[in-house]
Amino acid sequence: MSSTAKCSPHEPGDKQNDKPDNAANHKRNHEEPMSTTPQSMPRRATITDVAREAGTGKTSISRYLNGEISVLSPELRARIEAAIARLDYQPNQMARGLKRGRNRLIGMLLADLTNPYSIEVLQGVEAACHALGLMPLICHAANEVEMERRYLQLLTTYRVEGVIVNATGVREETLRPVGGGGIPAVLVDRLVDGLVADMVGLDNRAAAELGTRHLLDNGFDDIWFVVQPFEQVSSRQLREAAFRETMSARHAEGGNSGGEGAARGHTLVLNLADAGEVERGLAELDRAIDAAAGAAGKPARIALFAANAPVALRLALHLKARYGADWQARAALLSIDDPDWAELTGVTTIRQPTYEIGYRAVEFLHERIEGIQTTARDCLLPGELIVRASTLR
Amino acid sequence: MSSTAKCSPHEPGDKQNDKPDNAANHKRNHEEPMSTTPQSMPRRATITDVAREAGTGKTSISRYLNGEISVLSPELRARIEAAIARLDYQPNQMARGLKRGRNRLIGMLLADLTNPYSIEVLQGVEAACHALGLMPLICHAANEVEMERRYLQLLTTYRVEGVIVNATGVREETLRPVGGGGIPAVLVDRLVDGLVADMVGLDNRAAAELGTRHLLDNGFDDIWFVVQPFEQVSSRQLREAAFRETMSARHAEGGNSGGEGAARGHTLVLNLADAGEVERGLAELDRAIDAAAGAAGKPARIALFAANAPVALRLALHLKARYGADWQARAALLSIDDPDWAELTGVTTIRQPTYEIGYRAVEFLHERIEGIQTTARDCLLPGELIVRASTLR
DNA sequence: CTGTTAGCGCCTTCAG
DNA sequence: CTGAAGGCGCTAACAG
Repeated sequence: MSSTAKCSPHEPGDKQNDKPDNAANHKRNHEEPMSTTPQSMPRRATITDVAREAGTGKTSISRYLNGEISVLSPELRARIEAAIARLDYQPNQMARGLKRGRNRLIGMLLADLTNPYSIEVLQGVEAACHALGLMPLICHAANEVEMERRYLQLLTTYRVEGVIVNATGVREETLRPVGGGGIPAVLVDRLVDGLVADMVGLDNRAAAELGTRHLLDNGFDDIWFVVQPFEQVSSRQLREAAFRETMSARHAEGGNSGGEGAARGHTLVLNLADAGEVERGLAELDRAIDAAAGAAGKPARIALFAANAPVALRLALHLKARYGADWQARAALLSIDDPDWAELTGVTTIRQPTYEIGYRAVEFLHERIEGIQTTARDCLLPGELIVRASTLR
Repeated sequence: MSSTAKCSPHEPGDKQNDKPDNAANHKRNHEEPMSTTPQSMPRRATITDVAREAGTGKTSISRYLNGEISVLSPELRARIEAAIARLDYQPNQMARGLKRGRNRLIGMLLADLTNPYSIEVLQGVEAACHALGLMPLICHAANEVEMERRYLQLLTTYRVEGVIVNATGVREETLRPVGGGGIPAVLVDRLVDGLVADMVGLDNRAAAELGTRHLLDNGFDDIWFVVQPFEQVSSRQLREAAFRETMSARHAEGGNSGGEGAARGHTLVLNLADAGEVERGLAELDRAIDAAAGAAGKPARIALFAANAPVALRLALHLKARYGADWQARAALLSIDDPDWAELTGVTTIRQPTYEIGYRAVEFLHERIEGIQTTARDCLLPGELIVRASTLR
């Protein structure tokens, strides 16, 4: 019944010509049409207006605005304050920016807003910007290289003083205008091949090792590391490599702690962007799980190590669909990233210090903007293992 | 093991006071300036540079930039294009903005980035901006009125052409500079008391009614509507009111469809920001659940209707902690908003057309910016009921 | 202490 | 078709 739009929903792509009329049938009745046009909006006061109002020159106003208050006679200062208040004056950042060559804007380029990781980092960025008097321009590349390029372009067009980049994962050329030769930049989570710049992110090697050892220590001897295509993304590479190395290290140490024989490690690549591939990958996993189950009446010894939250979610959804509510009895799940639902479903995770990462990134960038001159720095923050029922037996 | 930071993590709260002075000192003490900006970053080309390079005047360049190409001789045009390419010239948005009085910037004020709703809306906003040649400045008020005020201030300082506001839910005065008399604004999800402005959001009444009827139709006769404090937030108000009305309407129609007697409806307010209150509220819920269970060996007849995802999550976490993995046998959960984990846990939801909401909001704003003159418009989009195991019996 | 004078990079009449 | 001149709002030398 009542599930029709009270105003025609937007159809991406279709130009609707019905704007005026649908507005009519909603009544929050305001008699006078609200006017937003030039004439009704009384042009904000400028520094000149204030100067006139205060009976002084623009310079003094400017001085006042820039905190050189000690240089102004108390009397003048009072007049200025009064004038500013009276006119509700607010300096125009664009104009100041134009003049001094710095507008306090920085760009934040996100590969994927859909990933909770991005959001959390964003909060750190946001907080740090606030503390440092910077203003972040957020751009969402939606995992498309072309978008990334365009946004970067746009950002330089706005003359941002620096950029924080969580790259979609591609060759350096896309980021040409940035880093070394161009405007200051700091990378988040992942490196970009030929690009020298500061970077801050998770200590991937340590995290992957931590997770793998946890699984091993809890007696899982068949571990699948599931990860999105990682050729282009350094963080994924590192995680995968550390996983394999830890597996073989343990092997060398003499099998798992249970002493029942060597643990096997597999890497499964899941391209979430391609339904077909995902299908195939999951099928492979299913075979492994079924085989493990068929072996004995004992509890599952197979574990899935998801390289990040999106992968973990995909896995969980699949397992749930295939094995029902009790899917965790069939396979243990461990994930890097600690999404909402982990606590709810009892999935073990390695939480990234996302807020810190964002905050640090801005601090680094700020230093660069201020002109600090150092070789590119890396900041690797540790992950925190949060053990939940999923990986305990 | 190796879980120490490879670089000192940021301590939130420690103010470093060494920014201004050490920068200055260094410059004075060493002959070679360590500043990055001057020589290493070769100052972007300006329109004047291009003009010189092309052997023409700035005017022609400007014309070219503004698409008045038909007015230029092919020959000149070619020279200009060459010069632009050679210098890698990109027009300075700030400067153009200063001149023409519009900088294509709009503000997006979010009450709570933590809420998946905000993120999804953001994506719609982002897409629409892209399509309309606007650039969104994202601000996160973190549910604090003061933040909201400061950001709004900041935004006007950057002379944004309009604002999209998902208010923390307060009196109009905070938003004084916006709407009617000030810069164009459109509200998202919720109204702000004395403020006349366009608004786009969910059709709350219809959604709440839809959910309530679904519960009723599935035989639940003890329904708890759980919502955050709603005095200040219009959307919550509407949902709660619609819930109650639907309950009494059904009552009047002659009890629930099961015919076993009148269904009872309760409203529980859960202030997520206050652990103590949450504790108390949940305890009340527990009593109700236990009572319902004690009544008979039959399946639970009690249902929880969460007014939004954060509430639903809180409820689910609590129930899981209290009743274990099988918590859904004790109480059905239905939520407005459709978060990730709903599918995973089989919780029924009412999905908001978040992307649309964001997209529409920008379209409205754009129209205002272009000077459209109408009374404040409301755009109510329908929610979609997604039935999952949780509410089926 | 305070005001005057130049522009920052760009657009926009207004004359060639 | 093309260029010169003035100014958007603000800051930064220079004088007083």
